Amino acid sequence: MQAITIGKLARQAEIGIETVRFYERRGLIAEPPRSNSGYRQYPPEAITRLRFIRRAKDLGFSLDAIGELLLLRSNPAENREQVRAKAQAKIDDIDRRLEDLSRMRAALSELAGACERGDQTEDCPILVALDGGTIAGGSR
Amino acid sequence: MQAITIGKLARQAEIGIETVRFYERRGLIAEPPRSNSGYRQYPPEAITRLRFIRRAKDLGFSLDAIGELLLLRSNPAENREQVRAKAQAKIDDIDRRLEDLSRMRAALSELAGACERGDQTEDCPILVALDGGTIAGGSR
DNA sequence: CTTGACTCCGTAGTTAGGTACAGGCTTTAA
DNA sequence: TTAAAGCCTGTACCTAACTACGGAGTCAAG
Repeated sequence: MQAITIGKLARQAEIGIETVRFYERRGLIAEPPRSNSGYRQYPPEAITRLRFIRRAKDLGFSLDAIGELLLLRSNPAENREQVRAKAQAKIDDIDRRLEDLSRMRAALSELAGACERGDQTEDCPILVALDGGTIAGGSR
Repeated sequence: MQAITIGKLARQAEIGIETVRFYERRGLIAEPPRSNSGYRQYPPEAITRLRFIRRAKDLGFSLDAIGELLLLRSNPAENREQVRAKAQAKIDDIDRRLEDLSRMRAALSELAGACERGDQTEDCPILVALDGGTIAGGSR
């Protein structure tokens, strides 16, 4: 597995070169070894890591949150229980997102169906989809 | 059904007052009627709309994307087919997110399990979770 | 050995999405 | 009736996450 340059890495991960360097400064990816002339030499695994970052970001995770996710893996065998707890917290967070997304999907699906059938659009399902908790002020 | 003020609205929707006004400027919510003294008078439905915006935002949708979602509902009966197509596109987008999240969840779950069992953390499942397409261009 | 693509570092600028006053009315409750 | 709390507009400021130079060195093809 020979090393790749930053340009190739960026193309493979579908992000900008500047962004790669930015992530390095942010500590999201390690500083890679350098060639004699100072060029960054990435191992191919860096591609996987960057793709992960890109997609997690699209899912609404902040770079900080992504950093935490990535840290979970470097599991130093001591604080295993701590790692497990953090992973579980992330899982709970993801479950909430999954629920919200599913509700949104169902609502859109209903809407699409209504359009197809030519229904009069009565009460919009989309809004109600993510209404969440009834804090129930005084409304009725 | 009586109108509520911006402060109450913001509390119920769990966002800031300034944010409500910001969303109004952005066109995400309609300009509400005003009282004689110029106070905004919101119908209770505004709460639902704002909650939707907040949660959709947490799911990684941009305000522009959320605006489009909200527009889908005001379905002017003419371009139903267009609306249906847009809704379908959103559904496809959501399906991709659901898949990514599920993979991430599975990976975290595996990691949590490994911690519990005290496994040596071999190859990290998290990274691979969202690797996505194998562009795998060996070309050099 | 030249030329064009690639890389380096550092700093500055941009976009999205808020958040925070200032200065001045309005409502409400003691 | 007055003080606290709430609201108004407008403008300025802020953070996150990039993105775009400038000026210079490097590498690969012809």
